[in-house]
Amino acid sequence: MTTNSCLVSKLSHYVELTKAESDMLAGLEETTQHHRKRDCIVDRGAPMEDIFVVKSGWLYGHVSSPDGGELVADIFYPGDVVGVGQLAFEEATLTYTAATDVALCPLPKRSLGRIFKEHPRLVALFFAFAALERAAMIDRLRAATLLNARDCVALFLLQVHARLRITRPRIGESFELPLTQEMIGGAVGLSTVSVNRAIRSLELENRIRRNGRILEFLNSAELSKEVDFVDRFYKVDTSWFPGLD
Amino acid sequence: MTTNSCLVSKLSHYVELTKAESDMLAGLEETTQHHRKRDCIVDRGAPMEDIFVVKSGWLYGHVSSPDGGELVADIFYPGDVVGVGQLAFEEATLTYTAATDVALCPLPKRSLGRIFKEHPRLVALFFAFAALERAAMIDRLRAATLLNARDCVALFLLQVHARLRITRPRIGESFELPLTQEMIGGAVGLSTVSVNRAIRSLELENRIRRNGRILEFLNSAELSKEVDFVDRFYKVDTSWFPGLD
DNA sequence: CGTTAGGTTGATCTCGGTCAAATATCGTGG
DNA sequence: CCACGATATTTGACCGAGATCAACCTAACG
Repeated sequence: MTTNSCLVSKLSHYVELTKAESDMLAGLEETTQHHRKRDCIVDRGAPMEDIFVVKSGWLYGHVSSPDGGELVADIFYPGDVVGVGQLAFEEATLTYTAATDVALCPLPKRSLGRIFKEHPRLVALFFAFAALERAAMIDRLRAATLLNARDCVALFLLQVHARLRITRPRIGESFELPLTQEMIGGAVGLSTVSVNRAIRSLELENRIRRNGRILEFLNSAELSKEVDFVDRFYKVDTSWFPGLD
Repeated sequence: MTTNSCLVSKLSHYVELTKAESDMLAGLEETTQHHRKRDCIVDRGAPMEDIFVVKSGWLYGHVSSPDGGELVADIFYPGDVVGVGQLAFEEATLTYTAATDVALCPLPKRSLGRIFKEHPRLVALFFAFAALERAAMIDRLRAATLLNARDCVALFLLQVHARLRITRPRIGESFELPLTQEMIGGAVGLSTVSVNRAIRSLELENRIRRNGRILEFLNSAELSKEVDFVDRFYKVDTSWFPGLD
């Protein structure tokens, strides 16, 4: 079965979906809203009644401290579901902003109850995603506290690449990175200056090559070893999932 | 209904449990295993076939880098479920160690499938917990990258206090903190020396008082404001949860 | 083409890391 | 119950990675 839904292709990477499941998922992407690069999609503190399936483009969730600093808490790629991390809250704890032009399919929180009852296996899969993201976040925390600037940025780039590979298995060693060095700094906890120096030094050491926004790893295996990168996203343990009735 | 299960009292803080739900939960705590302080409970890389309900005591999950640094990824308190963050993995990504003597109730991963099918409302609640923990982790990331040592440690202490309050609503302003300054450092990304200086300076500024392992906040409202602390754990949005049949 | 967001590089300074040594507390066996 | 060794806390001195400030360069886009 062919599909043009990034969500379906992401999930299919991990489990073989039943017809009922894919029909339900397809239904989630009925309406689409578009946002231009730099648009704010949800403001921190605003009631968050929907979650969103990302159809195309990148967006990110962030908080800015009163004293100028900005933290990029997460980055979303096509096929991701934005707002799962907000389910426990009535009001958004993060501001969501488009990093590129994006197309999103909104989906009311209220409609999730039915999914929880009728599609326990998909819920288990989303549960597993939460665990994956948690592990990736621990890796980031490790990077921020234990690694030097160069390794920290290198790890970040490897993580982005790994995320993209889920929905684009044939991505190879290069990809377009539409993030400014300021956003990267916000994500890893470094100033733009340090991010820039880290990137330049990765270039000098022939670990990466850049061409406009295209970034290419020249020796990702070696780099991964240097910074203890583990791809958390490639596989999930589905052995405990509920069966299909 | 009275219970001596920390898990049941934690969950009851958020939703009113049905008889079927509490019976099921009580069943999870049938067998208990005990570990002494400092014992390793699960080793990183070991197959993780169970998750654990914490009956009493504290434990923590951590990774140590080859270069000596140690990251404390999470801390578990009575009523918590250890290993939910490992569900996506066949092998543990963290080492779990007892911070005090602990009593744990193991529960095979394989038995979760049934719960996902039969208790969607509890699954939704655990989903919401995952979101809460995620938010708390973002706060930690913010602390590690944007705050100075004093504020970072202060935020950590406030977070621990907030977690304990869930199962002990009448905890007041003081609590026992059985963590060494080294563990605190591992959790917030500081050296023991800096943790110590931060704690001492909070003491000098009359923000906290210590007596052995007992820690007391002298002005938690003011301190919370200083470090932008938000208690993520007190309330969850249950509006979207599936109904009871 | 001109405006502006973003990238690059140098100089300086600061916070927290590291090393080291003293003190206090815990826990265990005699 | 005490004494001793192991663990944990506290404090000082020094040092370095990365923040900050500032200037300049480049490229995208109307």
